[in-house]
Amino acid sequence: MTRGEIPVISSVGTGSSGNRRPRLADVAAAVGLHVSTISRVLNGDTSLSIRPETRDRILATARSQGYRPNAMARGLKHARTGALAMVVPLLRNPVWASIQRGALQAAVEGGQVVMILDEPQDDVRQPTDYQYLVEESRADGLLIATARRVGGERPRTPAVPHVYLNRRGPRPGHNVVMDEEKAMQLFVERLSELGHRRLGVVEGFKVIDTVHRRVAAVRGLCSAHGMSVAFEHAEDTEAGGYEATLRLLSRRDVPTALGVGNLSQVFGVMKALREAGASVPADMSLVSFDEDDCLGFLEVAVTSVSMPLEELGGAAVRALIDRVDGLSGKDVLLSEPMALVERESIAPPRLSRRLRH
Amino acid sequence: MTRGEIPVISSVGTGSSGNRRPRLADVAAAVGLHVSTISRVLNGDTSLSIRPETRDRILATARSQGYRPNAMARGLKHARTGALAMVVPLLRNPVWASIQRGALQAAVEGGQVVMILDEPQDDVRQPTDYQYLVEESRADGLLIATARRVGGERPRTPAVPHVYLNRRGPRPGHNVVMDEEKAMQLFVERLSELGHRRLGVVEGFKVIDTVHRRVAAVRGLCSAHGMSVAFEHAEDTEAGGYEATLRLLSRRDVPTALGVGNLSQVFGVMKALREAGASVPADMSLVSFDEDDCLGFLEVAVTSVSMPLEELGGAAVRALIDRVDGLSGKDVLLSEPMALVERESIAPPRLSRRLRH
DNA sequence: CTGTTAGCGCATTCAC
DNA sequence: GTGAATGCGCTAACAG
Repeated sequence: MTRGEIPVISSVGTGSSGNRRPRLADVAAAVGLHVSTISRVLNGDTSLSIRPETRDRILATARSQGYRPNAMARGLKHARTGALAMVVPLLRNPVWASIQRGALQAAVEGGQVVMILDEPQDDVRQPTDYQYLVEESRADGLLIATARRVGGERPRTPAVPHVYLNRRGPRPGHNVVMDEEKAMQLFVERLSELGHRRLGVVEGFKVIDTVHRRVAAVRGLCSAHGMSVAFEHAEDTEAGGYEATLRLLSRRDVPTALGVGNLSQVFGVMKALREAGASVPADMSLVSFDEDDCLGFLEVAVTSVSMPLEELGGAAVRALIDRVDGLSGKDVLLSEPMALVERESIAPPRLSRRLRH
Repeated sequence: MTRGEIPVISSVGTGSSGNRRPRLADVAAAVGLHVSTISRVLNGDTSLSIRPETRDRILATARSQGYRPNAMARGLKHARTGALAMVVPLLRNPVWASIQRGALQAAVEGGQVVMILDEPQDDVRQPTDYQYLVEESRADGLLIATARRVGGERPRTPAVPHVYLNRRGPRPGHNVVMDEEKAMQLFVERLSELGHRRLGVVEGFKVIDTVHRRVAAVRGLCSAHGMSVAFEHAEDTEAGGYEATLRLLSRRDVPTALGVGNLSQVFGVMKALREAGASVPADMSLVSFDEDDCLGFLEVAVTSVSMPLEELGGAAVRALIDRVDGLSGKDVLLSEPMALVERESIAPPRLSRRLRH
């Protein structure tokens, strides 16, 4: 194995000579005090009484040497890494960017770093397959954001601190999710108001937890509002949305309004409608369950439900930090901020229009 | 501070009782041998002669105890963390998903983990602002993928192992980029073939390295092919693309074909063209420099240049691992695979069409 | 007010 | 064939 010796161009501020990173001992030697004193001063130990000038001298030389505490040594001592691992499905869907942003932000505030791992779509693993990261002391806990529930085997709870993010795991108290029910309510009630009676929903597969919850919510809401609803499940891709829409359009009772589970599918849905000669919103109203700026720039600007994505990421990190600290957590449900972003793609259905005129 | 004691539900395979993670010492105690022997066996030390049955006994008990080497302790010993830090602009642009995927894949193969950090768009930092991660021994090296070059101050090279990814840094030998020149060649030459003589390019701002290189390449190629070209720079957003297009359309010599720097801008460009009554490709040909599946599903399927994104991520990680190992690196230029994905959005310009008929 | 000591978990050099 | 000793860099309990 090669020596880890890197020829470092010593930059401004690196007072000490040599190319090794300064240790506590180097600072101690320079100041002429013991390592432990330096450690306590640098960590702001309040139970330590030290004369201000010494304190300042320590702080000054530490700074001038460019001293940085070694996270591994400190971690070894504390049995804490100061890092969290986040397992995400590396989808193209931009919602993950928002979730990651919220998570990273909260991590910084909690003094943690986040390492992100992707779960290849073609190799769905058990959440327990990632606990090695904690077992190897690479991370203190797991943020599990993989969308897909593994079918077949009974899901197992990781034996390490963890939080499920945007999906629910097998045990309560570990889940941070958004209020999909409320989101569906915004969708269904608005279309009900507009006079729609037959809804269609294009979604991913039911093994995905959010899909599961949305379907249940829409079903309940529709029956409460005297509406019928047809579901079509397909891949979270443009092609998936396209095919699902074709199936919906070939039904005897074609819906007058469509809800679409994610942004990629929206593109497929719109293509299918276009080809079928169904104009939006005259022949078909359309609502995306993913909000994205690009929706406002499409041929017909698409209405969407905006979800608290950054909040989700942030809340999950905070919940995980609590668990790592040994606190027993509660499930978190995020309802705010959530809104229907109304654009051009919804309108009363043809029939009720005619009746009005 | 709370104790790090987490009530662990001991799962199958965790032979040892108690809720602490097994150390080398635990395995040693169980087998009745010394820690150092266990260490050598587990690390496959070839210079060690040991009778196979003892070896097997060690391996078996280590497995049954669920032993995992502690990355911090090992790292402390080796002065290596086994982690790389990747700083990305957390843009919505899906190209980052591909780059991340390639990087994570290569990291796994190199026995490294990657932690991803985002650079907030509203707080552009120097690349040197991230070297604290290496200085604190949280990572062995830096993958710097921030798009924006900081204006004003002279850029400084981080004093730690690092690689610039999809942009060039101040020093040679640290850069892993894609062959933007070749990409531009695919664009310009195809349109030249089709008979276009006036190109327009909508791009991000020139402080972004890729933009800089693309502009230079297109300029050269156009003059070589006797074509004129107009550039418009704007934010990497839908609104940016929209406004840039309006400016291009208001010129006296409106281009007959447009190249667009990124996916978000494409949506804005298309909206502007739609509103101006310019049909694609009849009145205006269109090429995106970001490839994405959704382009094939738009009102007019958009032609694009497909770039080696995963390869970029992978190559960057490998280059960084080399640097961490003390090897002096070379700049890497990725040219393969690269292709023009032809869809419906390009055609001969109106004028040459008329001439043909 | 400051120094001493011990140990976190592991790998390695030397001794037996 | 195997064990003992040492130290990576840091913190914390205990002395003085």
